[in-house]
Amino acid sequence: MARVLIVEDETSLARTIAYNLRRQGYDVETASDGERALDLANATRPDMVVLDLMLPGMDGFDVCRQIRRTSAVPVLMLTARDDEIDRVVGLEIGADDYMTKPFSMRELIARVKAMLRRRELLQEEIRHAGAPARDTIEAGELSLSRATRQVTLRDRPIRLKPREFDLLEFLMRNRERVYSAEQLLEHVWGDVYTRDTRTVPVHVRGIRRKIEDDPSIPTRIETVRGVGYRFVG
Amino acid sequence: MARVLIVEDETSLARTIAYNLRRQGYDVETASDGERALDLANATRPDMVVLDLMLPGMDGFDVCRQIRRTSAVPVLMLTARDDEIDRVVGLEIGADDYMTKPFSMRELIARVKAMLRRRELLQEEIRHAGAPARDTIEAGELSLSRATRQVTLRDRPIRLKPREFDLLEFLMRNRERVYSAEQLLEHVWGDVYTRDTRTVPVHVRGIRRKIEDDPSIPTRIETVRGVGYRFVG
DNA sequence: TGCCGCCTTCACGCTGCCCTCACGCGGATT
DNA sequence: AATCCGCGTGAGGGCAGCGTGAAGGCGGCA
Repeated sequence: MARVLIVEDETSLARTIAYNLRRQGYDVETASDGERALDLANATRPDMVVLDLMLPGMDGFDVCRQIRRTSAVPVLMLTARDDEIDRVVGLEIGADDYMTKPFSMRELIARVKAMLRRRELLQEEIRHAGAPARDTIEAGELSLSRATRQVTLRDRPIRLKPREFDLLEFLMRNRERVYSAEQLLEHVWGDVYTRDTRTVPVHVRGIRRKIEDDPSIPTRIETVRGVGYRFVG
Repeated sequence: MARVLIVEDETSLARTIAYNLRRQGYDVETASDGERALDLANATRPDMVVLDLMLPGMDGFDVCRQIRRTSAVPVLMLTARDDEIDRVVGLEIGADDYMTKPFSMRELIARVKAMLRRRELLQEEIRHAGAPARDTIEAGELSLSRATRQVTLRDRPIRLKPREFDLLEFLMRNRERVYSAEQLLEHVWGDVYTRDTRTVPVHVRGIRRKIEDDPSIPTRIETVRGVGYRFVG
């Protein structure tokens, strides 16, 4: 189960939080000042940090900044007043979420869970999307090489336009998975806003013309009606 | 549907934006200066704000700051020039996104949608942060994967229509529980009002035809007479 | 400067899906 | 036993979503 580091100088509050998170099955460490927090963060490499803004000595901002130097661990920041400046600065230096005291334990637990889950999903995505970034991807008679940017079908080279190559590479790297036009814009084009989703099928057609035996009956890039496209192989 | 507040002094632009957002089903209010904007923000509690930086009297920064005093509503800021300073300051005082004029209506709509959706996802996540939303769901000989949108029965792929897939996924994710047609409309269709509840059994039949050994004696999607349907497995 | 290739957008047509409606059966109710 | 009501079922109209051809714009290169 995930490890959570609590940095909070009010010991009774720290204990309450720790108790509640432990009941949820988390592994909890606590620190009551900035120095101990950084030591523990280094030693135990927690999966997330709950960090009070007001601390004796080094304040929460500094702790957050220091942690961020070596780690991308999610930070949930706690503060006493809903101070506008604090909020903005907190999020800017890399806190991922923010709660003002007083708060309910249920809400705290919900947010901790949400953050850990988000992180898990992200890792899952990275695992898939980055799938052992191998250079060449094979799929039956089709082969694609990232380094040479070459695609071959039955050992014969295929000429793809740049966008077509990127799109095909993404789909092949994540074979079987279905992606909507919007998701493809995001992952392949890197821009969801300024482009029309209808652009995607045009590029798909470009690829199909070249890699499908009968482009009107595609077998490699499949259309999933109402959802998007997927590479099968 | 969500409420959007537009703060823009060029009335023709304001009208254009309002028109386009209304067409998307949003509830739109407009204000042409800072004071009116703050009044409206307090009165109508919008779900997001589209805010021009250059305004007569109080400028956009001030408006944003004031709004932020009482609310965490997402703010999309508009500005005439792509001024780096403006951009940084804008995001610092709590604007959540940023667009420079001129922009396309499509882009504006896309950004508004994205911001509202992000907010919804966050709330949803916090609400039931317990369910790790696994990708594949197994139930005896039946298996369903969200990412690939594939369903297999005894390892043989089953072809479901989009709605059928969504409906089956929902029922499998909440197995044993009984849902009325109305509840299914709400959760799967996301719309209880404009649709006839008699639509549901039609889709259930579509699924049964494909996943039941004898569709006339369903064993996986069970009808609970007078109540609704449930998935057993 | 002119040419060329790529990207994107747009309009059009078709396919297949979704929803509705009407009918009939069978369990439930009295 | 008679009636009602809920649900299964078949069929069809409307329409959304996708494939496709074409054209404009932009940047690179000669």
